[in-house]
Amino acid sequence: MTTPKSYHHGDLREQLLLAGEQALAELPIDDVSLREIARRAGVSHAAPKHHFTSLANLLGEIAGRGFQKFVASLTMAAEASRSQTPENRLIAMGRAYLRFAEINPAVYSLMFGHVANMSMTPALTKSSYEAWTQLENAVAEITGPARAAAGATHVWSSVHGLSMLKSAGRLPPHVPLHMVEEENLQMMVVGLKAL
Amino acid sequence: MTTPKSYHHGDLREQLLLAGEQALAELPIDDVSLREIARRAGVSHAAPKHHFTSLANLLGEIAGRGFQKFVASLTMAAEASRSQTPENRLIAMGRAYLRFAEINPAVYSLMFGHVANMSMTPALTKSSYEAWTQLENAVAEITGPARAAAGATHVWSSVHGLSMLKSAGRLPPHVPLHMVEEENLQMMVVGLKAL
DNA sequence: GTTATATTTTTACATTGTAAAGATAGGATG
DNA sequence: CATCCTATCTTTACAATGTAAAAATATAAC
Repeated sequence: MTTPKSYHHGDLREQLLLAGEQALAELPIDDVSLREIARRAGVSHAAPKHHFTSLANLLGEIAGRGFQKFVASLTMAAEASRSQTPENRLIAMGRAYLRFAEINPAVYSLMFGHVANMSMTPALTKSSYEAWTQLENAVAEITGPARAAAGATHVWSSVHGLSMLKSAGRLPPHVPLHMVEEENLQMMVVGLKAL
Repeated sequence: MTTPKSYHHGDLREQLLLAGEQALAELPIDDVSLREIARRAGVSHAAPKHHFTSLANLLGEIAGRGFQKFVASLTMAAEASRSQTPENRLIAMGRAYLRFAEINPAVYSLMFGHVANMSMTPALTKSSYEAWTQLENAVAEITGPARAAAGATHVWSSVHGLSMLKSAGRLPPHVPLHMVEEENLQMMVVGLKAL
């Protein structure tokens, strides 16, 4: 039996994922190399090859883990606002979304494919689909199931677009970000209800 | 006088920009290297150094040119719908926006900073600002000038987010893209009018 | 204890960005 | 027209990367 743990290093696979997440949080994305991650994990630069087919594959796995944490954040926000209206619950989830993107910019941009050198691993596809389903369900409470797909696309586009414009610095400096965020969430819900 | 043209090569700077745009359109972003661009322009790999401080700088200039074409596309759409209501004009611009992103995916993702290795050149800052102003003006016709900034953020977020989710493949396959686009533009305007 | 195998290291190579030194050609100056 | 000057381009060089293959090593099974 091949128990994948506690061979030479313990569980290098997990350590590499952690080192990669740490590197992403600390360094500009260009400096996040396979060799840098191996260095942080204290192994030779070729060691990752046995656990990840390539740097793109490793980053893809990290993106998948990012989606899991992302879904957990939104679930928490939804549960905390369980007693409120579906509209306000959706807004609470929107705030959680924006906060996640703000706190984890590197992993976030990995998750949404804005890093070229990244593979769609099965785990990434799966957790990304879970995030979509979660959103679609929250939207369905407002629009009904038939229009949930279009509604979820609207909601996700709006919130994701705002996140991206913020993080890319494409909004002029005179735009009051905090206030605009709340206004955007309001407009998003108004549009959704008109669907 | 240093006329920057017709030295050895003619105007290498322009040729490099063209070669870079061509490479971006044809190759995956990782393969768009300084050396590849130099190869396409038929010069040595170090020749670009005299015209661009780095690959990031060259890509930044290309992004700036992208914004110029982008503004031109939206201007065309606005002029073609001059006789319509401001709402419909905004929707026409939204369609032009989505089409631009669809036709020029590589330059588009450069423009919005989703490529790490890219500098904010002065030309990029300037043309990006022009795009914002154009949008803000179109929005001001609906919301009035006081709320134009918040409104423009809403509109841009919505359309940009949809573009990104589409190009990143983060929308599930069962979402009918073409119909959803139109519905999204409608919801976007409804939300905007509620601001 | 021996052997087989999964894991890691060593070694190697092509490619990249960038810097510095050398070659070259166009324009200016006499 | 001859000469120098300087912007432009090429050659050469170096460190870093991703990836592959060969060599070494530690664990598990027997």
